[in-house]
Amino acid sequence: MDGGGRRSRSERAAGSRAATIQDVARLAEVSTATVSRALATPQRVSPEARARVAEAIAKTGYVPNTAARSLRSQKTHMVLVVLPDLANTFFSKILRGIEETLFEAGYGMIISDLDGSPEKEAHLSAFTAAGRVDGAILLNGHLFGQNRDEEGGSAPLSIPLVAICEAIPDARIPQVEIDNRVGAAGMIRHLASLGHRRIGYVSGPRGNILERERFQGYRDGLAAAGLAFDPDLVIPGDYTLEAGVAAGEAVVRGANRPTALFCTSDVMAIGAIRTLASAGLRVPEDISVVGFDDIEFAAVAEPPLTTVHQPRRELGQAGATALIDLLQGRKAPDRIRLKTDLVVRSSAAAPRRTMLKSAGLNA
Amino acid sequence: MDGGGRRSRSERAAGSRAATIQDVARLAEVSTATVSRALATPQRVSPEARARVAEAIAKTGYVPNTAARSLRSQKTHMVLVVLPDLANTFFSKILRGIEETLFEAGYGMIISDLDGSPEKEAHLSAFTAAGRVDGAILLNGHLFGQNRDEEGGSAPLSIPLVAICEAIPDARIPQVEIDNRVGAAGMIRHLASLGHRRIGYVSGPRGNILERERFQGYRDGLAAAGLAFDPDLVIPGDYTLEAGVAAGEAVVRGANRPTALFCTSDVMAIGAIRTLASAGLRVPEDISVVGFDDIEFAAVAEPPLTTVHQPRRELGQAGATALIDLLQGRKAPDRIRLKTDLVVRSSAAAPRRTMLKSAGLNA
DNA sequence: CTGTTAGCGCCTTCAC
DNA sequence: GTGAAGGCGCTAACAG
Repeated sequence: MDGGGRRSRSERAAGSRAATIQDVARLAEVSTATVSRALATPQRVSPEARARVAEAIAKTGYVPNTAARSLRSQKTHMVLVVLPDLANTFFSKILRGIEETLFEAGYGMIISDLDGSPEKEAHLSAFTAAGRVDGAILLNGHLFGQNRDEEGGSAPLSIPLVAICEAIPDARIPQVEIDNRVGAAGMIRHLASLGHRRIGYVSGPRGNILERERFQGYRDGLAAAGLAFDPDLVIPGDYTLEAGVAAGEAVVRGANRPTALFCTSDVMAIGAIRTLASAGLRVPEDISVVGFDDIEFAAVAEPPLTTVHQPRRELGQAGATALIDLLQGRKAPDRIRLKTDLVVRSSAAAPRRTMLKSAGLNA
Repeated sequence: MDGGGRRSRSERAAGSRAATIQDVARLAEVSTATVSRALATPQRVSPEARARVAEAIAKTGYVPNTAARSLRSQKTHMVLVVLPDLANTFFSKILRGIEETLFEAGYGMIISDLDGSPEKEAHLSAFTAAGRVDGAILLNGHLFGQNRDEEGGSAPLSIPLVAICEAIPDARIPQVEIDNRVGAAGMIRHLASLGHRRIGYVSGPRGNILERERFQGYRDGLAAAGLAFDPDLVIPGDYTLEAGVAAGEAVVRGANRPTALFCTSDVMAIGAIRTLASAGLRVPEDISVVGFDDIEFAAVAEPPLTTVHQPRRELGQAGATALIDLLQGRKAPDRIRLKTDLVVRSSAAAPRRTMLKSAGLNA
């Protein structure tokens, strides 16, 4: 043991094995406790010792081992991000906002794509229970792992959680979302100010919380513009391209055509525009079509889409910040509502005289 | 110590503290080693013991602690994924492929968005050195952390690595990429078979490896179709929308207009189409425009884009599989080249007579 | 087949 | 201000 002492001191620094706190301690000729303190609370270590430790660390390339540290401190400095579909481009920017905020605070991000698989969801509970993460950010609109209710009523997975995007109504955790209602209302007012009086609404999935809020906003906007709500102007949708195509067909076929169509997602707007175009209706000359979300492609669609911008990156940042607050023992706000922005591009314009007239006659 | 034995047995199962292997062992009346074995190598444990352990685990809700396990086994079952821009939708599907493959093999995925920050890159070296991950998948086109070269020449971060997408020429690690050259050549042959004889090429950034391969493919395709290479038909680009817009302008202004334009990215194709359209040139009636990548939006662009499909999900899967092979001591192939697919939609059509004629006259 | 023993690398009392 | 010692939870030797 003592015979190997001299050898190991130099070998370990240069060897392939990662340097440990022991290597540093030996090199600096202090105890491991001092090395540890030099790192965590430098002010409690004498300047000379501190310098020697610093030198030894530089020489060995020492980096504290995370597993050992976690085991001791019961903290992982890791955050789990749960989302329904990693391939959905809508989430990418949010993820980026989360990642950069987490990174700055010294946390790493573990991503899990739920992919609609309950098996995977079950696995996640185990994952968090195994102490792999300190907290989680949920983008999937519901909690997970609250189905473990064996005897003794073991605690229902009590790491800090934050929800982003889709609010989770009954959950008592911080939630970050956009103000869907105000955003939708703003768009309707914009359309009304352009002169539109018959504004169609293509909905999201029935019962969806986003849909409910946006629909409220639609009605708010109508009311604010002094326009009556007409149920015939509501076309059911579900945020998909296909729903947009179908909505376009409904408009083409329908009597009493609206002069503007508010699609509650950009992809529906794009689908609708394509259908309308193939039926010979030009956008926005013959009919205005607007969307919601401001996805990447909205700007380069043909025509460029007038839409409601969601601050996705900020959504991610706000969610991560809230979680970090929780993780570090601070209080996080219950609910953060981010403002949307109306983005005026060229898919909406003032209705033409004839359109107004015919609408007026028909109505 | 012994006095607390009885109490703790029941308390721990229901208490707020997570159950440990000790709790399970006590409950099952076996040693912790047996519990450990029952989990890792069930066949080496007697059926009765196994059953008792299983019961105890169910009762306590025991999940092995990851930090302790890592510390002991020197494995984290975590993989780091490094990418240049998380917000770029091109990567989302690749990530998904990676994630699902990793998940099935019992690995977690930690994502780091490099974001062009060298500071962050440096941090990543520390990250891997800290033993937080067993391996890494690089999507950013170069290695990182090989700048640590202090005295003694400490080993240059030797966890298993795999590169996806952009090959890293000098690195001796498994690489997964698509066959850019063959893909580009196939597109040119398609255009030629439609009757095009003047095919423009909008390039990627000078020096980029993808660009070099696609350009080779362009020339291969030309040669295969018996068409001469004309440097005047090459327009510099960099894969961005703006470059596409500029390319469109160049085409509009230029004499000797090509009848088809091969843009080496879909977003450039979309930018070009928009410019062409505002100049009154219809696609594909007046000029064909095709892309490369088959991004989400290619299918719903106006007109729907004929392009070269990259199997992004498979790219991710193949990369993850290669890394897992490495991690588990198997050999991984040095280089995997995935095939692309020609996706024929409607942005390319046969050139009109007049176009051919004028081209012929001008040439 | 099973239990005992000894750490993995770190942090944190507790003494000095 | 510093060192010695114990233990976080687990697994891998080694005995039986």
